[in-house]
Amino acid sequence: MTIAEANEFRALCDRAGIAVTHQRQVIYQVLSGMHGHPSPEEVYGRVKVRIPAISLATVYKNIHVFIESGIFCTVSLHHGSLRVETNHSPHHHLVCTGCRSITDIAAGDLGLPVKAHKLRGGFLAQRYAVDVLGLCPECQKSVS
Amino acid sequence: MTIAEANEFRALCDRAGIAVTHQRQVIYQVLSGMHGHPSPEEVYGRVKVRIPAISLATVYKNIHVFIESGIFCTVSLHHGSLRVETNHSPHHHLVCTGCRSITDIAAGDLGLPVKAHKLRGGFLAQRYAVDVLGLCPECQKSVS
DNA sequence: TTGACAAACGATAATAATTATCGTTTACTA
DNA sequence: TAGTAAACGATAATTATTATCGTTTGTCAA
Repeated sequence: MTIAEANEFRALCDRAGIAVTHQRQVIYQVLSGMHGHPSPEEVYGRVKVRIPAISLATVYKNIHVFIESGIFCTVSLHHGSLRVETNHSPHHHLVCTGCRSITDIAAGDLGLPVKAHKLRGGFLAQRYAVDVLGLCPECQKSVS
Repeated sequence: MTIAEANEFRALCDRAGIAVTHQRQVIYQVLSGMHGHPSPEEVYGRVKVRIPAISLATVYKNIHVFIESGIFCTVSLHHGSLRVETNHSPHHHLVCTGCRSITDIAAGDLGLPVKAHKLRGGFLAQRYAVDVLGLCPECQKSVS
């Protein structure tokens, strides 16, 4: 890593109010160099090459730190466990990033296609699922 | 349950090619009577009132059977484990219901709001995450 | 610099969610 | 109504994640 990169990471940590550690920096660099949607286990595998003694728990902890600091996002903010959709009418979800609650909203006014159709690239789109991420009224109170 | 309801469920199972069992019917009825996004554990709790001897595994198995048959959906079709978003540019996801792969698409042409704003109901919308559910080119081959 | 203190680390136990196994029971078809 | 595959219940196993705890390491003020 260059001096510039190191300084950039230091500034990032300052802003987030977290300490600059070797492990944290390597996890950050590995994440930045990956594309797609890696799992903690995959990140661990790559970090281990550079820091063989690192613990999986450290990788998990730092990924969460990065997410809380807004440095990275998660792909899905839904509940971690299986949930069944009991609302059969077309609708989307308000997902609260504070309390992780999920509320339904009618699909009607979003104007997305309802029929299956092919996208450029050959993907057959069957259904659009929109998550509106934000804060529910309750969580807005606790933030302010 | 009424005779009509029983017949309706029987027809449903016929179409799905699955056997009609007492447990399956009660799980179906309980699911149909719940709103929101219940977890298997919650479904189990309610089913147990009517069939005290039922096993949690049976609830899991039947929820999966219902999902595979298209009788119910899952709230999220993403990987069950934590995934980190490494693509920092605004984009959405093509989620394949066959192989569960997630591919990025640029957000540009979806025309959804980018700025945070309040929705009726008081929810503060900060970001839209759109999943386009469907089949990737590979999985379209295996289906046909 | 250095010394105190909080933050972070590594190892690993614990927990939660889910799936697999397997012997028994039950529904479906001939 | 008998044979067979599917479904069931009990429970072990697995996977993903989090908590605990003793040790080490940054950070910040003196």
